[in-house]
Amino acid sequence: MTKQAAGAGNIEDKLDPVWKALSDPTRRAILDFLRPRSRTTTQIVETFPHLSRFGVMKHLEVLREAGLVHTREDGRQRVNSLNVVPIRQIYERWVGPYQELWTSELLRIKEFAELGDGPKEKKNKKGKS
Amino acid sequence: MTKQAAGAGNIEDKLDPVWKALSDPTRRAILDFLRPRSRTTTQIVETFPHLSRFGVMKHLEVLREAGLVHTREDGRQRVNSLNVVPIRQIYERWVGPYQELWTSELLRIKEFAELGDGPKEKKNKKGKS
DNA sequence: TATTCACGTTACTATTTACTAACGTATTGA
DNA sequence: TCAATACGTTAGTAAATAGTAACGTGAATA
Repeated sequence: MTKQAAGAGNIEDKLDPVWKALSDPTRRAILDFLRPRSRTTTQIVETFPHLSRFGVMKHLEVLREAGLVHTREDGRQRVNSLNVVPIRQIYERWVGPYQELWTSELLRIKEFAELGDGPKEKKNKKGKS
Repeated sequence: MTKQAAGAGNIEDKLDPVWKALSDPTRRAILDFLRPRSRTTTQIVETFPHLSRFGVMKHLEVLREAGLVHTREDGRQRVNSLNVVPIRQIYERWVGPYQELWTSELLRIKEFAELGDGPKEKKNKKGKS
């Protein structure tokens, strides 16, 4: 797994915490909550009654390690704000390259309906000689 | 938790398996492997030697439930192909709305440096007297 | 028909993750 | 100083997840 880090693995490695952070619906809800404006930790706790304060802080820690949330100290309050840079990186590294497939989606559907792999003559080109 | 599904919860609910599927680096590598062309299950197994066949199938199942991979039967072979529609949905529901923040990022940085929340709150000094 | 091969499943284990509860720390303001 | 508040941590537990190992199923081919 670390062997294939020579190509785009490095980027993958850096974006992995971001993917992990975004995989949880509660964390995505917190991000949505932080989108209009920054919020203190207590404000977040009050907004999600089904979570304990510790649950919120744990999620915030994950989001912070992913770089999706910045926290600023203000007296005894912590102001959490959204950082969209990792989301943009995900877009650039993942959505962008796949976006070209959206345009050629019909070709793929056609390929899928016919053979799914390619012309039959090069069927066992890989695997064994 | 299901109570707040009235707003954007429905879309979140549908996209949740997609996020979960994308949160694993191995599954993202499989998607990258399927991007140029469709592959049989055995081809995927041979491409990822650090995984057992069952591990690959487990990941494929997650990807299939997320709608990211389609599988077509061809005799005793299963041809797995990439489906980019869920990725596009994630882009539309998440990257798009946040994209407007990228343009106003400087404003947010400025806000963060000054107050972090808004001008209406009083700014207390941090030093201990 | 019998063997090989591609695919899939059942059973089990180790690890990670999410969560609640209770306790501790530091700042604010009377 | 003393109490209230906002934040954070330690401890412990339940659940989800990833993984290996061994076994079963069905199609292609000699």
